[in-house]
Amino acid sequence: MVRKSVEPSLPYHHGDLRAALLRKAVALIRKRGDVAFSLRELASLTGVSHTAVYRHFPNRGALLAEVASHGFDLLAQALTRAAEAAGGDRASALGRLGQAYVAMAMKHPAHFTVMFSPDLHGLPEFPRVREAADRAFNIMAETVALLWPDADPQRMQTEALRCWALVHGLATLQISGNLGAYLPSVAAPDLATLLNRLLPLQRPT
Amino acid sequence: MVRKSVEPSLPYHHGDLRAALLRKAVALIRKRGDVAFSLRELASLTGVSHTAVYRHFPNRGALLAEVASHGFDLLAQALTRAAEAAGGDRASALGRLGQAYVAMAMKHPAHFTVMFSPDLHGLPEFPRVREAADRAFNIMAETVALLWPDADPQRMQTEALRCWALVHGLATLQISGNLGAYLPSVAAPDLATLLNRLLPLQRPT
DNA sequence: CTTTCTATGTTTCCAGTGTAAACATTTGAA
DNA sequence: TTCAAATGTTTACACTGGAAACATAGAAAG
Repeated sequence: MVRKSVEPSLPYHHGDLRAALLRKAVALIRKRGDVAFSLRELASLTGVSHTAVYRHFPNRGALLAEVASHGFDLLAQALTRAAEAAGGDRASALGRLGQAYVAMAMKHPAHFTVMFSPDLHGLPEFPRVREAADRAFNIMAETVALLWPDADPQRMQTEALRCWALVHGLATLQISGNLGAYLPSVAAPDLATLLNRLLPLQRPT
Repeated sequence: MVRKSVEPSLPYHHGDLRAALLRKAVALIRKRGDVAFSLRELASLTGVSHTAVYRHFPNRGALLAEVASHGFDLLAQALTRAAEAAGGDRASALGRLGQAYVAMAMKHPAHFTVMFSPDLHGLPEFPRVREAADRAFNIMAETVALLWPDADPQRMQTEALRCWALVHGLATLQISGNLGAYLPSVAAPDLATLLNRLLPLQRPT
């Protein structure tokens, strides 16, 4: 009486390996804190032979690139939502963008880590990553430009960059653990509170 | 006629391998842009068997930790000099600190890369790194505190952190290549000029 | 000057990694 | 039903970081 056992008895073709690998990879990065997991470990955890990965990604870098691209898409979404939420309210717009940025970094630390991992960037091999990154960053610049349409372009760019750099620095320091080491003297307020103190910056007139 | 040949004929004990390894490592990181060099490659380039490295560093991480510590020392020096140069001039102090920070990142990109490499941080295995980092970061905080001795501590810390995050974000974005990708529209002013536009930030009263 | 000890460097070895190539199986279309 | 494409597996290889045992140079002690 051979029947479908209670355990799905290890499907022959796994269903959706590609997505499963990406999920597991993100989970691994999140747990480890860095990007140094092995493909074999990933494959094993996913219950699959280690070279199976190559049916879905040409190499290790491509898998990471996929995570990074997805991360930038998440960032773009978050920034877009923040900009929309701000409506035309200039006073709060930069603050909302900044909070969205840092919130994304904290909600998806694995993605964020990969997004700015030096292993990946500058490589022309994965143009999709750079494109996704450009899309995300442009949202910040465009939002600033939309909010103060009559400020001159250079001033505009300066303000957008100031916001981006501050917020990126915060997120980076937080993720690398340096922020926590610096802040315990004040009982480490959460990042959102911190941002309320740090943002808004000087705003265009 | 066996004499000292023109080529130093490969000295038996190399003189100062430890320093040579560190130098080569920094050079490699600088050339590659990331930290992904192999010990064997490093050893080979230094003209030595690969396990010779282990006479001077217990493992690969320790070598990187050494580079990182040195980098933080360089940063501390640069910040100290900047603070001294500012004298008591509050208006320019933050700007000078910020410029020193970014200048250090650009003058020693390899060190900076390792200093904030996720491979290293958070690891308690190398307390020397964290100590050197704390020393460097405290200089920024102390300078701010010295310049405005009567501002309240939280405000003080906020300002120092604002400065640090902005400047660290800039340096990080620059090194990861994202700043260059974002700025070409304005013909990429050098970082010093950029900083003059971005700093000083809001200052304590 | 000899002996000996220690620091430094080499050889050899091992488990683990990313990836290529050949082979197997499942599935969907003809 | 047949067959080709998609998806997984096995096997193999060059390379990695590191342990262990061995070799040698130079300093210290006799």
